[in-house]
Amino acid sequence: MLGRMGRGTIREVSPRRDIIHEGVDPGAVRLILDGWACRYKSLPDGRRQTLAFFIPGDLCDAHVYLLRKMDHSIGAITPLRYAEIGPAQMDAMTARYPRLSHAIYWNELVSASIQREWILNMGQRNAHEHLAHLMVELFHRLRAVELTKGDTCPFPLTQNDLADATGMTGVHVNRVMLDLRRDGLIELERRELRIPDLERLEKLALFNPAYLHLDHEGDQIDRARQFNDRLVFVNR
Amino acid sequence: MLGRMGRGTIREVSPRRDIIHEGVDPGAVRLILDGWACRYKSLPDGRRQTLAFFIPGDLCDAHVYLLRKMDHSIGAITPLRYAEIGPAQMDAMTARYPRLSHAIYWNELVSASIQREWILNMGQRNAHEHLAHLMVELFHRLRAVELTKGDTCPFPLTQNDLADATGMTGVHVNRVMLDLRRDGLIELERRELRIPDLERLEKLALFNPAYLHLDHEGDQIDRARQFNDRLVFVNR
DNA sequence: CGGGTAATTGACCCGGGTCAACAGCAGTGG
DNA sequence: CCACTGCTGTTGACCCGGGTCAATTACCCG
Repeated sequence: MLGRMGRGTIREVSPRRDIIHEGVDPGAVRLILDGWACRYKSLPDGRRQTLAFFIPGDLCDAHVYLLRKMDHSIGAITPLRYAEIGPAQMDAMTARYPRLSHAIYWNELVSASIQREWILNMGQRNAHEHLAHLMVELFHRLRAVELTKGDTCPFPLTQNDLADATGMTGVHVNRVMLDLRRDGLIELERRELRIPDLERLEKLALFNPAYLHLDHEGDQIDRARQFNDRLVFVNR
Repeated sequence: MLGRMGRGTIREVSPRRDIIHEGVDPGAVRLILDGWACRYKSLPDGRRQTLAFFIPGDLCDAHVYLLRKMDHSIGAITPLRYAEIGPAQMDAMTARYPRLSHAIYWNELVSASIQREWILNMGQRNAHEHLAHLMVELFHRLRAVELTKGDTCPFPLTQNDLADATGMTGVHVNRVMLDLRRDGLIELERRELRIPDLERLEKLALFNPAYLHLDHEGDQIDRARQFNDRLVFVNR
């Protein structure tokens, strides 16, 4: 979706390195070009919770011009390539491509919607449902940016990454993943995930794709244009 | 002009009634004037998760013009009075008060930040920390809109409401609340909460107020308040 | 006083956590 | 080419926070 807005300072970081962390002023929007990253928070005693995964095409922290202090960190999961877009550049780009602001605001809203589904995941879904749901969600998102091949997609997350994201233990993630494999719901090797029967996995996960708002995006954006022109980036 | 905008937009609902629900096009932004509400989602089998609490001054679903289908429901907790602001009206208001858009966007971002903290709550905090954190959060938010009196604030949530919000059982909420009372951390009766030693409760909750973005962004808040004042004025 | 909702309590259970060991493998330096 | 290191995945034994079920007991309000 946002993949074409390329220009900006391109940066690369190695896996498991933070690209920005809690408390600092981020100063720029970041667009993931290649690789996966995550947003996370930690407690003073070391407990750590992943809040979101970023895949290519995702924009992190479009809100940086308003909330000047990061209330969370962002770290690379795989080798990562991303574009850093500073305020001046962003102004220039939104001036030149007015629909860009719509796309950005859209992105922000969808992220919030996904966050809400995650709360539901943690509060109500059990371990099997939760992990199944997470994989289905990522599969859909990857498909939307054409990173799937048939029923397979890249899946660089370790079981520990999954544990951080679900609030479970690495050990328990392991057991649940074994169950899912034994039941033929997923195949996972060499960081590639295959979902032989997506519908079946979705059913187990109680998955309802509405929250991803993948449908008719352009349409919505058009309808909202007038409102949105006023709303987004009026001030910085 | 102002007067005309205001007419017919105030609505009231009884406790435990939905004001909008999942799947419909909300068609308007809603501003809570009086009482508490909550945002929630449920699974087909009836499990239910509260995603956010709304208190007076909160705006629900400022994004409605973009995401046309609600991916969650909103229900009243107490008797509720709110203003419904349709698209035309909103356009008129943002045209007249440009800073309004800023305030709305700010509100949206802070909600998202609170959602992130809730994910951390569910994934990493145990029952005592989680409930303590929730109460501290609400206390701070209520204080920001001047609904506290010293160390007390209104607290209309039942233990079941707390259970829905934390993903715990009503029974367990009860036990934890008893612990907190026994330890002198809270006093709660007649739907009034007293926090005799806020700092102590915050410490237990591992509370860090940064995510509420209440600090030294005074001008943002002022703008938001100005907005609310106007709105209330407009609609009287 | 009656009916309904909210809070409280007890007995028992289970999903998932904890701890600890070990296996597989990739990278790295010698 | 091998030994070493470190990360990831796997497994077993055991434990505990919080869930379940089922009564009661306060309250509230008409």
